[in-house]
Amino acid sequence: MSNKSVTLAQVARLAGVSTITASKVLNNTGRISAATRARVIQAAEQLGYVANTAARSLRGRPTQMLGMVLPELVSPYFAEVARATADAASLLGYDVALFTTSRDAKREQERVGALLGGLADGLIIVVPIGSASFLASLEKARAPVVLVNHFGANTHLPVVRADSFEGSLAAVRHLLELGHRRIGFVTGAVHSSQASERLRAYRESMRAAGLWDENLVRVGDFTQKRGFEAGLELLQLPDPPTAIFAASDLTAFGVMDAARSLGLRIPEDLSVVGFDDIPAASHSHPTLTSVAHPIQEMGQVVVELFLKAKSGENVRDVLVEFPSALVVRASSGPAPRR
Amino acid sequence: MSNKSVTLAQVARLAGVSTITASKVLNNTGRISAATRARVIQAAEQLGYVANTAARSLRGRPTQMLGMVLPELVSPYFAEVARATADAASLLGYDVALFTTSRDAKREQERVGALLGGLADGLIIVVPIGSASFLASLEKARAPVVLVNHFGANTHLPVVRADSFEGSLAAVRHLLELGHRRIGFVTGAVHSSQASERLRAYRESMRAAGLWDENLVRVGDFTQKRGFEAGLELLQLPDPPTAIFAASDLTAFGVMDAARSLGLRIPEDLSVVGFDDIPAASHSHPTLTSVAHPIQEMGQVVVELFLKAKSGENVRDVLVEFPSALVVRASSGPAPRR
DNA sequence: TTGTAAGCGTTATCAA
DNA sequence: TTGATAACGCTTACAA
Repeated sequence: MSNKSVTLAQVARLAGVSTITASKVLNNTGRISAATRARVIQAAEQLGYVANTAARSLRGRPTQMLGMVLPELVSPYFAEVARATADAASLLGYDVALFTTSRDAKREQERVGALLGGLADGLIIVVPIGSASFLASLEKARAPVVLVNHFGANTHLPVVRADSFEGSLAAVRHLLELGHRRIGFVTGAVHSSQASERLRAYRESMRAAGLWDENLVRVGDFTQKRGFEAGLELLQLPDPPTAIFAASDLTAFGVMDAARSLGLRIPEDLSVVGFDDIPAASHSHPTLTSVAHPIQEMGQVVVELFLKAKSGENVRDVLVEFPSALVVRASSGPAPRR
Repeated sequence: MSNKSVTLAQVARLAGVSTITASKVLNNTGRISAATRARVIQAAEQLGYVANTAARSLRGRPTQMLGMVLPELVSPYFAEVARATADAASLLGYDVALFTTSRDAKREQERVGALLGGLADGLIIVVPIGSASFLASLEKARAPVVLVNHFGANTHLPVVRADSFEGSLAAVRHLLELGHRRIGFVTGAVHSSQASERLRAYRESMRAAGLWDENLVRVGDFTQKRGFEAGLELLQLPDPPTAIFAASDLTAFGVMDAARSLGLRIPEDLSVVGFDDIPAASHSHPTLTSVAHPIQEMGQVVVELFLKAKSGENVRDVLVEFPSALVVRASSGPAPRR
């Protein structure tokens, strides 16, 4: 294990040619006679030659690798974002290297630095948490940087993000139209701007309808566990909600668990709406009404923006905002009669 | 965007010192006067200097990066494996770069090649699908390679894996002890060796108990969707099972959904046992009895093995096999009386 | 069709 | 305490 690696020079020597010739063969550049080509390829295979990416990169050659930095991968939402982007990149011949930061700004910065330091041709930061000045410093980075779901500090970097506000409005409207008057809400993590948008939409809708009641709001953290706890709290109120909107699907699942543990049927006794439309939302029982981000499309646009930037196109201040859309499934139904 | 990157030479020039001196300052090597040190650091910050990882790597310096190649990240099991390994690596100052292969052998090989080509100090392949000869070629790679959950072709590479057989035996035994006689099974994906082990344990247990019935086995694919379908099929048999063992937790959730859609209570009418013990297993309602792999420990051992190999220790043919253990929760209970 | 020379950005070795 | 030299593995000119 851990031997020295085979170099191009060794391959060339074995094939009886110069390094350059070997390089040309292996990269399909320049004119090479069939005989030498065959000899070089044979030598490379025999030695198990693998080009040194670091050397290539140093020489200015693209690595065909995109770096992607995201908070974590255990949330289905981020896992899906990673997959969608990797799929889109793959179609264009790029690999995506994933790094998680555990929502640690210092780690984010380190990883970004490493990636920008010659490893990747481009960088995608999902829910960046770095300071405005840090983001500003990335504007003159060696490789293009694209931000995903960035809502914080001003930046000139291109941003691809999905709305949380309109979709949340639609979710509450949906419940109102079903006749619900007591509608609970379980928030996302407090530091998240997306969570704030979802709460804001809920609050504004409820106020506009004259139904606002602070008691119906519980603080969550996007997890199923907290959803269960918050659900229990809400459902055990003297005047419990007939519908609950949760800031994430996992949270909604927790709420559904809580309802069932109290013997409530969904949607007959309680309507539940989630957010994210993760794959599990369409497989749960009952299937979950949820607000969806167009993650596939976002991934494609992210990769397209990277390509544009790479080819010199001006992407400064570009903001692509996707709508969120309510997907009505079986977990929401008419409000029960009193 | 996409400017030239700031080089060490530029930092040095601004600070009025040689590149070497600047390098020493930034790497904390050699003796440097406080004054120069301050000047260099100041210059580096002003310019937003980031060391070029490719150049460093080329010079023989470790990149402090481990490459990890895995089939996908959407399954909670793999997401957890990635997290556990990244956590363990992080403690030792390594970053983990994640690459997904979509179970495509060619992509696996490409990514492995790129990683080994100077980008990573080590390589971790989860559920490798490459041929025996491909794996053999990795034995003399530049950087240490560790295999995770490899059950296929013989190899001399170090392997860390978790048992599926004993844990599955325990799961079936648990159900038998609860008085169940009709115990259904939903398999994992057909190509998976882990899935085969789980099925084998089920079959052997049931045969030994004289309870084997081919009709009680349904083919699954580790997903919740297929679990739901298979669950419906089993529960609508003329003589339906009173317990179902599923080859994954997601599948088990699907089975639970199916049971509920038929008005069955869990565990009163149907006991359900899963496999993987993903985080959701302890948050579902009812909580899910499941067979657990010690993923955290596995991640630690993987990183330790890498370190050993890197430091020249012989890890040829090392095989660390972890036991699987049944975690009894609320989804399994006594068999209902006829 | 093939090879020579040069350099990408960094750091280890040695000398000043 | 500081700096000159060389080298890592590769590829883009250019020349033979």
